[in-house]
Amino acid sequence: MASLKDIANECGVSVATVSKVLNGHKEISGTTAQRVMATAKELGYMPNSAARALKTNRTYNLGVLFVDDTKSGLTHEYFSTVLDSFKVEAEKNGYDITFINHNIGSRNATYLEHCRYRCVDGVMIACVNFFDPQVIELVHSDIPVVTIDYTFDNHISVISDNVSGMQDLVQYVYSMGHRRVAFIHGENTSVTASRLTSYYKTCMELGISPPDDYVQAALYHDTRVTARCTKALISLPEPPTCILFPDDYSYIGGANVLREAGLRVPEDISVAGYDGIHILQALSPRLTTLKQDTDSLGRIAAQKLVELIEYPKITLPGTTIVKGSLLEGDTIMRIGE
Amino acid sequence: MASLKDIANECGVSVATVSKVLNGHKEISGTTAQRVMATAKELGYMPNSAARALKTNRTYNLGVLFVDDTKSGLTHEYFSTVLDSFKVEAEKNGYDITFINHNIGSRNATYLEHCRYRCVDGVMIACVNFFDPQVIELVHSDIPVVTIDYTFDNHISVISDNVSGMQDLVQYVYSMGHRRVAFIHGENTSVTASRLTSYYKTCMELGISPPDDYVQAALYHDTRVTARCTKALISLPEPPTCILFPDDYSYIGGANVLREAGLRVPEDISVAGYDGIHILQALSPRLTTLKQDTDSLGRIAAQKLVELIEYPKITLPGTTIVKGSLLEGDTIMRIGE
DNA sequence: TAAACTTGTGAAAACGTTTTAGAAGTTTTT
DNA sequence: AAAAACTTCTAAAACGTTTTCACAAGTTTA
Repeated sequence: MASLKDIANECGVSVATVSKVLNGHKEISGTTAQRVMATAKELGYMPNSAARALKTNRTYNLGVLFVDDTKSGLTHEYFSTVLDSFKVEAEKNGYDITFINHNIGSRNATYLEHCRYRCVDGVMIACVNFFDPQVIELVHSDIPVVTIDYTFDNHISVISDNVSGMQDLVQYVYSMGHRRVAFIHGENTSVTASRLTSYYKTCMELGISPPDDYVQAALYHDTRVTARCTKALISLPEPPTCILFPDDYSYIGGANVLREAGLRVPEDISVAGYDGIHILQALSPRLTTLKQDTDSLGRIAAQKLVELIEYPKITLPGTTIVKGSLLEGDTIMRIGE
Repeated sequence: MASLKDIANECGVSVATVSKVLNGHKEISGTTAQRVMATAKELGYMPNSAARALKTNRTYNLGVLFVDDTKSGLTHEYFSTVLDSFKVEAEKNGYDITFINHNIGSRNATYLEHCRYRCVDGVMIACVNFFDPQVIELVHSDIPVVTIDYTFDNHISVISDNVSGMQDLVQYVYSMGHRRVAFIHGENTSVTASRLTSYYKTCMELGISPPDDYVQAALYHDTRVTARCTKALISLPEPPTCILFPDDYSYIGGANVLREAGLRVPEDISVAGYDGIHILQALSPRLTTLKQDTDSLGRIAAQKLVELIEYPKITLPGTTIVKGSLLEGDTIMRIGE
């Protein structure tokens, strides 16, 4: 690989001159600059990112921290689409991305250590256990961090608007005439808390008060538990006319139960999901759901992180809330008087 | 960040000594080694990968090249699961992964240039257009490369066994009594070629010869075109009793058509997919499909790449063929005399 | 007792950059 | 004509490692 020195020799100038030309410093004469650029091209010069990083302490590498035990977020459509748009935006800004884990060579390392080892300029954190001490340590280090779907005080985060999302969903099913609206929710996270609170609040505002057994605790992305909850709901003396599922995927578990029970969707029972994943919009009847704007989530996270890295002094901590949008499918039946 | 020099000063030894201790060279006395290790830990020493890379020309970074226009392979379940297992295995071996694209800073670069810039030790290539000149350039460079689902002569590749996969599928539906087996295939790639050839060959061996209009050209992952093909098939004077779809996802397009036509699966018509993606195993009726072993594909690709990097002299080019497995779901009806 | 190893250590060079301070030459100002 | 200011360039240091070679001291062999 051709280096600055090779170009310098070839052109009969110093390494410093070549460096300056290639970095666009204005103090080198036009003729020299021309000559240097030409030889650089001729020699197929590529800067060496390691050398540059060593000198400047900037790698133009962003760390991405996803869960890394068992199955990673990669296999989860919501997160993989967020990651995808994060990647696109990061690359547009000249940054590459590297996954953070806890291996350095054969040795075990904390996330923070791994970030330091790789000298990442910043880290995006999503889809992890935000109470993990290693995550907390990383967040409170001097490395620029942006989190998705969780906010650390005095830091930058991007979160999907679960409050308005749930509100839209409940208001919509209400407007379709539903008064007995059940909610199967996911595991105990801040996301779930937002949705659950919003569900209760919106119901109250609309003057309906769901009985306790209309609210069932399940897990995200788990068809089995959701199936069980669905069964419980339809066996109630006064079953709901509409069920809101933890997410689109787990709805599949419920759908099977409904079919087995001889209940048609939406004629006999209405349902809605959450996420807006692709395949359920292809499947008929098209699932009514709240599509999270994964595209914006990833893109904004990347923008914020780059901003924080490049203008640390003038970047304020804060949370960007990204609204989702209601996808009106065919699974909510209009009912009522 | 503490450096070797800090440790050296603290211990009153030279930088060289510290380096040797930390790299486990045997020539340093036990007592010194102990002391150095203790101070290293105390100071929270982390090696600097950039400095190390600069000196050794090894980054312990693997490039991953996925399609990077519009939507990346990240959002495609088959590839994202392959990537996931690749990542896990790479990390187990002490390598991190970095996505290859064609940006270097704000400048446009070829894939090869990007790899050189980042000094990756090797590259895994999957889910790209293998006829892209930039991909070919990269493959034929001096950078170690492993490809997935495509073989370059005299290089290392890992491919899913589409021949035996298709054979298993056809033999299975035959054994269930089907003689009129249609095949909707994906776009023109080497994967499709294998499956198509295997379909014809297996049919012939079983003594059935599908008429031309039983073979329909569609696209992978596209429900619309698949829907059209499905419609065509069921409108034939003598429609098939079983349809093999390009992949599980595109089957959804067909499923909708079948339902609208009043055909029940599997009572009125049998179907099978390809891939074994998660959600279709949750949905009832469970789709009969050929599950590709994405776990092995990614893992073996990582192993081979690491081997090629670490033992270039004794690593032979060649192709590893990874068999899939038939997932017997509920969408193939037993028929016949 | 000298010669030949061993063992533990360090000095120094090298990897490819960026950057600072300043030299040399040229132009402008006084 | 001298001083000041600008332009163009370079030498050298630095970033944090790894590695080669040499040296000293101790140990064995002849």
